[in-house]
Amino acid sequence: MAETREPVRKRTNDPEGMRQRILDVAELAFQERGYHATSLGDLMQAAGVTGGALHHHFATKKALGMAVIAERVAASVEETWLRRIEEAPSARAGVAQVFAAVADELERQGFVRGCPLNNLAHELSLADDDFRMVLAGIFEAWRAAIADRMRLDQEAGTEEGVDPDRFAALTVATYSGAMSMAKTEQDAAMLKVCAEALAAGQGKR
Amino acid sequence: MAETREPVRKRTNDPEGMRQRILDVAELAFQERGYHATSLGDLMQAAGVTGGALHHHFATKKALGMAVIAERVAASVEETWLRRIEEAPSARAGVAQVFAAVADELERQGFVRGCPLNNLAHELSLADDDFRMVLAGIFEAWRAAIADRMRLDQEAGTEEGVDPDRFAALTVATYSGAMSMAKTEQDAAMLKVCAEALAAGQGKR
DNA sequence: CCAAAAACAGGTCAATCGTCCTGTTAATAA
DNA sequence: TTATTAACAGGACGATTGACCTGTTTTTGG
Repeated sequence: MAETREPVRKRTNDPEGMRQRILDVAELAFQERGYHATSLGDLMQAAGVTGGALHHHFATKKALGMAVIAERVAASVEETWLRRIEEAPSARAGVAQVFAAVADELERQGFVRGCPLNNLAHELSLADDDFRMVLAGIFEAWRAAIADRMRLDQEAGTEEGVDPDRFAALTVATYSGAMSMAKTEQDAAMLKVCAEALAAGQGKR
Repeated sequence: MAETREPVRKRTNDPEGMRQRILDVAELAFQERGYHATSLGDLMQAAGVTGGALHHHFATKKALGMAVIAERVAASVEETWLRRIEEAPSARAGVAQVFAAVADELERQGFVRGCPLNNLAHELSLADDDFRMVLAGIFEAWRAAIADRMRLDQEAGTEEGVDPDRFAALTVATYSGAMSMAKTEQDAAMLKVCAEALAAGQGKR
């Protein structure tokens, strides 16, 4: 019998899969612990990757942070907000639905991680101008999607006398602030209260 | 002529002044660079104090962080919000005035540092439960002050049909979120837009 | 099949971090 | 004055950080 001739695969190259696994753990860690509080060693251990692999895909920690923002945070806002707003029967209904859906999800999880965009925006927008500009772009796209949806409603004859941009700004601000309180208080209640107040206008019943 | 007999003061003890100087630089650094991104060495250099003095007044970095939150962040919210809301002719007028005053100040400075409370809340409330609870208490006091002022208005006969707690939550959320965008965009515009939207209700003109 | 490049392993490195320690000086109470 | 304590100086310490480097293996283009 001849000696085993199998090429004995010690490793399987999967660059895209490896990259995504790194982004997975980086996204979670940056959100839960913060960018500066997370070390590359933490990520290597959590993802089960070596320093060589990490450095191969992301030369610096900043490059990894930029990738998390551009690919994951932006996608998260798109999934949670942009898509649902587009598909909603109206801008106002879409906004109410997102607030309710997020609040429900948080209560099921029993843990409030906060808004992915705001979490990183607060920590990084003053630390680095590259971070700041990418984050600002996501905020802008978020508002634009809501304002565009409101303009559609207006073309259909409803919502007269409403400034779409103003409505969008108030919506994003209210959500961001409500989530900030929900995170600090570890309770989704503020999200619900603010959704009601926003729908009623000026806190009236 | 006898040799100089002055006690040659090499140092002047001023424990409270030293403590406040440390808090001064820590407050600024934690706001502009963040808690984790600021090293104690940074603070020692900026304040011109030695490690011994720093450690004497604040045994750990966390103790310093807690002091900044309890003494400086809380005071900042009190000064910017609680006092002005109490003195305002009405809750609604007070809210509008604070928004305008802050926006004006930011434009004069040409730089948006963000909301002191939200800045630290985002970075620290998931990192440490002690931090989180103190921060949550400040949010609560902030909302309570606005709600209390609104109740006063109602006792005077105005603002019927408004839920004070709901109004307070919406106000704090809107301000927090608007400031978050203003910080990320380094532009006070969102603060003004959101103030208008809040005053108009639901973004209507 | 073979060369070249990409993908990954595993470790080194200087720099920096927060903590804590031992002295020295200033304030205070007796 | 003297004794005691608080206030500060200045540095040591191990642990950790992000960057990077040299090999080895896998994949790919010709």
